[in-house]
Amino acid sequence: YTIVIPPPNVTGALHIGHALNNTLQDILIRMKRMQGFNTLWMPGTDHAGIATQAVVERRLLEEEKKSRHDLGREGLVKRIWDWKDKYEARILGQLRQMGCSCDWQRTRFTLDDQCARAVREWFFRLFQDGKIYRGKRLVNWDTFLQTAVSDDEVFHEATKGHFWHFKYPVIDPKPGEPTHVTIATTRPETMLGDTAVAVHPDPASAFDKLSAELHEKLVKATAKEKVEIEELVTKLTDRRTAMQSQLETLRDMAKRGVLLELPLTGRNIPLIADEWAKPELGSGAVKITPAHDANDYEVWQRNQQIGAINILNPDGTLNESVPQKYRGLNVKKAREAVVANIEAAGLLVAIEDRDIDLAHSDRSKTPIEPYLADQWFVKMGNTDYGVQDENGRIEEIHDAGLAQSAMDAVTDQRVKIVPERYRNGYLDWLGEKRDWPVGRQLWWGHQIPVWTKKFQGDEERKKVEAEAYSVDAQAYDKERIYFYHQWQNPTFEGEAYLCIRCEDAKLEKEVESRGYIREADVLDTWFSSALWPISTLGWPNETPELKKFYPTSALVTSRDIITLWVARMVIAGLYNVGEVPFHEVYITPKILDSYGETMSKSKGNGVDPLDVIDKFGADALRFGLAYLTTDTQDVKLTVDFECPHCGAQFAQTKKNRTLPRIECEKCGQPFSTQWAEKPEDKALPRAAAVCERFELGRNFANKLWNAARFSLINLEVYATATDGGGFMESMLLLEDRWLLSRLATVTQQVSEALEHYRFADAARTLYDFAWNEFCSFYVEMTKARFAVAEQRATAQRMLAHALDVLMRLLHPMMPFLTEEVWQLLGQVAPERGLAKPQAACESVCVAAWPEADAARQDAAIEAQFADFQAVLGAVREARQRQNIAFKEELEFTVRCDAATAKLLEPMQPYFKQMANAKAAQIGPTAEAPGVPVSFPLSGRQGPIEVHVDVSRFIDRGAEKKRLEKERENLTKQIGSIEGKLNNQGFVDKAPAEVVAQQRDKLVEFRGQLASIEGSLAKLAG
RNA sequence: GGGCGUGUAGCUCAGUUGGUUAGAGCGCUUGCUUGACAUGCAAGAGGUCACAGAUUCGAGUUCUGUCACGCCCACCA
Repeated sequence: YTIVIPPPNVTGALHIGHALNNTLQDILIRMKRMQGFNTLWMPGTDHAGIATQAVVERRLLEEEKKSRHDLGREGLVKRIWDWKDKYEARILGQLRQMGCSCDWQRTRFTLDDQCARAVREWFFRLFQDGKIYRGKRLVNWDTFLQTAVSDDEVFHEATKGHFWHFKYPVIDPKPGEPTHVTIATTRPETMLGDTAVAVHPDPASAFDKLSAELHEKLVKATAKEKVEIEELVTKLTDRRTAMQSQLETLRDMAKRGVLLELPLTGRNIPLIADEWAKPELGSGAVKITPAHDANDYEVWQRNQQIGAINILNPDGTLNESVPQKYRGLNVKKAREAVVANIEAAGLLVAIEDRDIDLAHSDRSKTPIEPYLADQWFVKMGNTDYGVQDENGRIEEIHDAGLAQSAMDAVTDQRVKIVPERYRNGYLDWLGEKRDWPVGRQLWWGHQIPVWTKKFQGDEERKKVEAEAYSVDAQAYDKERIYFYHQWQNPTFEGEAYLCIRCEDAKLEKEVESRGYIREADVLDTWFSSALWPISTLGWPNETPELKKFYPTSALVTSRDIITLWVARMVIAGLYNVGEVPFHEVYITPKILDSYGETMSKSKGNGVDPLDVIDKFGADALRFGLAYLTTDTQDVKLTVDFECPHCGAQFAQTKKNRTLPRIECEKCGQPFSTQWAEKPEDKALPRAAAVCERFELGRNFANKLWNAARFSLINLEVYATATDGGGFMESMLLLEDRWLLSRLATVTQQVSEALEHYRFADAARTLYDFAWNEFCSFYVEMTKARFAVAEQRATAQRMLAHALDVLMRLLHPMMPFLTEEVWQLLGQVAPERGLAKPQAACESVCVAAWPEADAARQDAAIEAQFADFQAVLGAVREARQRQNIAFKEELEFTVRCDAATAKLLEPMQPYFKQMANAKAAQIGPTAEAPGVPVSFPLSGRQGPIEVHVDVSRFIDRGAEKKRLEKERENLTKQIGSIEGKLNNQGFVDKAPAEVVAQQRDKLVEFRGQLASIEGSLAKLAG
């Protein structure tokens, strides 16, 4: 049974979200280990390329006012390694303190040699396979980090902006034709890179299509929607009347090849016809900037002749392809200048205010500039190609592609996603089969193992190719080094690429001596993460680990990386090893802060698990987390700081939660937080994190500890089979059989819940059983039994057994407490079990997982015990209602059938023990005492009436009030049942047993009502 | 625009396939130094299960619609 840890990023310390994720993994691993599986929990961390470099660079700038260029590649990478060492140690320390039972000696890092070997191998195979290519693509350019970031690393934020309308003069318009074309933009500076203006090729049919769509909608629309749609129809018609002929004129001009003057640049650009121009929007004409807009890029792809002009430098300033006066300006300045100059030229038509959804880089938080750049891609879609066999025949190979392989794995359940609803997102994302841009212009990561050389002309191309094939001294070996090139017709301007499979300094030098230059870019972090399940097991070597532990069993992770990580692991596993990397994926809930925001390292709103452990203990943290892991419900955690000086608690706020030191709101003294870095801050006492949700776990741990302590004290005089106190089935009392029955059920429920990732169910079941049944009843009852010599041995053996099973069941969730109790229990009761005692093993973490003994499950016994609990409850309620102190002994009688009386009779000591009460009479003829407080109960065999003698204490008013309330309640119930039974439909159609149940209930309630009436009459009299 | 999720006690949340009087923890009220535990024990108050309709003998649970909130994806000259 294997789990690979989702390797935490070394960007920073772990927060509660990670604590949840890792606790759940540890629970699974510990249970499986106890079940006898050969378990492996593979630990490690992720270099998190862009995120880590961003963090280190930002600190460098803040603390030393230096940029990465001041340090150079080597210097910066050294700094990042220092950072990594520090945070990796901290992360692993956090995991250890949480009790994570990883195989620590196997700890890996996505940038270590073993992972690097795997990365290079996969890259080489893809390269060889034609799935890696280089292309000019529009990328999301982060001008701060000066790298491309993927769509997934971009977030959109609404900002207030403007919508500028410019007009471009038409060159040589015919009479009657417009002299200007109006366009609109939210990014005016990009006009410097315009290469065309587009209008729709067929406005009439575009309008037709739009109105057809609207009418189709109208048919299905609700009344409310109809009004809206009709409005739209009117608008569209109006617009068509006003615009169509004008747009058609423009279209005709485009077809004729009319040019426009692009203001400020001295360039002329064509007016073209392309469907991207929407006749229903704006002026119907749209400027085309292929190098800086994704849609315009597409237009360019369809209209190659217009070309593309990249106007930006990597740092976000304007480059030499714009007129002199704009060069070197940043986007903001350039925008102001362009708008001012357009206005001066009299070409500014209007400025509108507008909310703009602006793309920002997730890492640097700066606006993204769409930017045309060379990028490496992994092809995700299908490839078809021919392979020549030895006879020279060409065989067509169809390869469905990487994305399809990963989709199939989930569709046919080789990988099960739990909860299932997350399948859709996975399949939809892969279904797009978008190529994966894998290069990052960073210094922290796996450098792309490709060497490139430019060439020009066919002659040079041939030379380069020949040269490549002679690089390897032993002759060109496609298994060590792979070559491909691409060029542009008709100039043969192109690039040759060599990929080297393994790190090989000599070979690399050889390649470089021929004028090849190594790619500076590094690979996207997810490229190495995708290999995690196999690289950690030693792939590409065929290690014993890989054979034994792959495919892994379960992956426990967060929903926001299902696509980025999970899907790509499936791809990499299938591609490289031919098998899925894991059979099940469990998606955890998300931990939100008190504002409902997800915890994240970059926001700094994460709560350090160590601060929780400090206050409540690791077991409390773990149990609390398991307790709230329901069906992937997100969970809000409200967290307070606890002042280490005065103990005052106050809320973590957006302001204070990222500070290294805080002054207490009450006593004013400073304390440190997880963010403390400077020695003077670290020297301060640190605040604990207080959270109500973990109090439950802390209290539970305390309860268990005390129950164990009580048990241990009373087991010290342990009676083993050898000292005469041997276990005999016949010695078991009702409460023993009840406990064994419950224990069997609980064992079964907990095992099943954990098997199906229902962590909260398991935790709740254990909590309720341990607290409300084991402690509140069984342990309590042993007190009376230990006083009786002939019952002691059985009670002790039972108690040791129950504690033993409970500790084993709780161990995955609470490893610390259970281990401690296990050791102590081993001292007083080295042999455990009922009929056949056996020596306990030396640690609970390798003890056998309890098996549910179905033979012990007994509903009748449980019902009988419930009768006892009900009678006890009645006595206790009488005491409370009448406000009688515990030290005052009460007397009561129980009128019930003979069988129940036989059960209750032996319970006398417990009534004394647990309610300080004594049953004067039990049985069918039991009389109510002089001044009774009466409780009609529903027993298993029939009605049970409990009459508590309160003659010494009676508070008539209170009792009357209680009885009246009870009477009202019963009357309501009876009415409701009578209603049901008078309903012929119910009697006819409901299952017979449900009807019978209602009939029984009615009889019983009527009896109880009569009893209440009697008591009320007696009270009045 | 497409998809997913959520709305149950003052708060944070459970509630399996429809079937007794809808539960827990915290908070609140009352009473307890009962010999493992005041991080505890005992008792109690507190709910029109967002709203409307439908299906059904019967709906917190199924279906449709409405409202509110959250997340993901796409688009936005």
